[in-house]
Amino acid sequence: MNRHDPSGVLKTTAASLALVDHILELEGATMGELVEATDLAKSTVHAHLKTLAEYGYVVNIDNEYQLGAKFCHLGDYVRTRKDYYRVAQETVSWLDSESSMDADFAVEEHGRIVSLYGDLEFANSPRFLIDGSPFHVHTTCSGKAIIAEYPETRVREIIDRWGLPAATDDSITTEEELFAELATVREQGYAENSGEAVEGFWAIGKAVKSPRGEVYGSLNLSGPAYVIDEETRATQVELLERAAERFEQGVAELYRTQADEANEG
Amino acid sequence: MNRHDPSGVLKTTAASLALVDHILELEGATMGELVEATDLAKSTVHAHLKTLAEYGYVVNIDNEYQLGAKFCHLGDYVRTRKDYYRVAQETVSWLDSESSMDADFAVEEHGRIVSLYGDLEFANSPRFLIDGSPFHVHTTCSGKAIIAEYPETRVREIIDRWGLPAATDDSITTEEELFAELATVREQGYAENSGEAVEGFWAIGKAVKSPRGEVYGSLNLSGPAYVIDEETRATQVELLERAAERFEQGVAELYRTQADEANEG
DNA sequence: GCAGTTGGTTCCGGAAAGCCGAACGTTTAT
DNA sequence: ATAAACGTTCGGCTTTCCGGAACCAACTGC
Repeated sequence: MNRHDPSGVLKTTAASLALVDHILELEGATMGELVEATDLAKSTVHAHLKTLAEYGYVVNIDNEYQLGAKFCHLGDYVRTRKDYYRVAQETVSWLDSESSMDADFAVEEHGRIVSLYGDLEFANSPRFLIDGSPFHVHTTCSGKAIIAEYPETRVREIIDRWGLPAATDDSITTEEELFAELATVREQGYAENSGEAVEGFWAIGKAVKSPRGEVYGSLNLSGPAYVIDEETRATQVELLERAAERFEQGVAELYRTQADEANEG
Repeated sequence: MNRHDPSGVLKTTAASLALVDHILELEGATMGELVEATDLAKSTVHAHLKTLAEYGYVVNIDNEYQLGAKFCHLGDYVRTRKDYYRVAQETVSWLDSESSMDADFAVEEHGRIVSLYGDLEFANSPRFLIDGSPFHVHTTCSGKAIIAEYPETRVREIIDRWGLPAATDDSITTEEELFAELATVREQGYAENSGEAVEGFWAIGKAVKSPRGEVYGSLNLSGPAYVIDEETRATQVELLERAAERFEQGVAELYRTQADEANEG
């Protein structure tokens, strides 16, 4: 558990939420396992689980605690909250159909990367998670693409907060490497990963921005590294860049029609 | 807030989770609004929000607190957890393409109905929610289809817990009505809703079960009521029944291949 | 420029609430 | 039948949370 600075956080709530993280990490856990994982008394864990269950966040099936369907519900709400997410979804499915690789759209939040659309089976598999949280910015091409657009201070805040732990042997682990990499990303207009997040996987990502320059997130393509030769590589990069254009045009159009409607009303 | 029996639940965690529900209900809220909604001190709300933010459950953008992308992440995990969910997803997209109406798959958890696959825009819209929770079993056709398969004691537990609040003027509100309706559902093999969940909407749902008779959830079709005449109605019911068969065959096949793999290994 | 508002943040003392430990009920396995 | 593991309840010690007030920053309208 690499929890930052716990000043001012409510310990009770934090303990409950940590249990959720543990259940995710263990992909379902019995009470004994949770007692083991948290170093709390059995009765305490029980109270937390009861509370979480009361609100639908965990369920107990066959002596195993699992995350509840309420997360689907809340997740869907979050996904449809921002109007441009719909554009992202359309772009991802276009990109996915055009490309031979897997497409997804990811955003940065609190210094971590969450994949919103795409092959969720892979992108959100607990196998690749660290302490129940989504990916780090420095190990994913989405993350690199996004923070390459951020001011240096904000990048430093993020690595201050989460550190630069390695996901594979090829991961970036020092500030110098990271900032050098971000310069490269800015120069070539997209980010690239060769096994830095997942062994044997190759991926590219490109940040998409609003007309005012705010970063929405990153469009990505990923797949097994062995299929990538110089030619397919160039094709995929071109596809990705076309997808980014589609997205930004889609968002611009969205805002135009919204402005029109506002003027009419 | 219709929270059952709060014996043994941790008040601090409960307060934090209630805040999440409030943010969902208000579709994003400022601290002032949350203080208003919860009757807690500003400093207290602040502490809760800080804790939730620390774990990625809420974010603050432009003086407004919103649910975090972590819910997408956790939601995706829950969705892909059960192996038969993939079958459900395939069935829903088949049903959706065959039918002129909207298809979805819903499950019951803790006495409430959550839609897992389908047009999430509609099914999970906060407009139709009560105290931040998913639908009630007695107002949705999914709910009726599912609990029609349950023993009476379990049905009574659920209505004991959540009551029978009306969603529209046509909602079921008494135990007698409900049990009579469930008998009808069992008789005709599917459940039907005419504006009982959402004004002006018509829907049908059919429970799908494992070979051993456990209820997985319910496949549903829904749409505006005015397009439904006797003929389309019959077609939709037939489609739904074919979809249920497809699902149950799909699951049976899944378990067969799993058993084969286990025997080989 | 200033007073008023709204959103967010910090600090401290009193009081409430969570944490622990132990004991009991229940189911599963040996 | 015995044991082990999971889940549940209860009461006391003490931790920690809640509330209030005061403080900063940003924005609004006069």
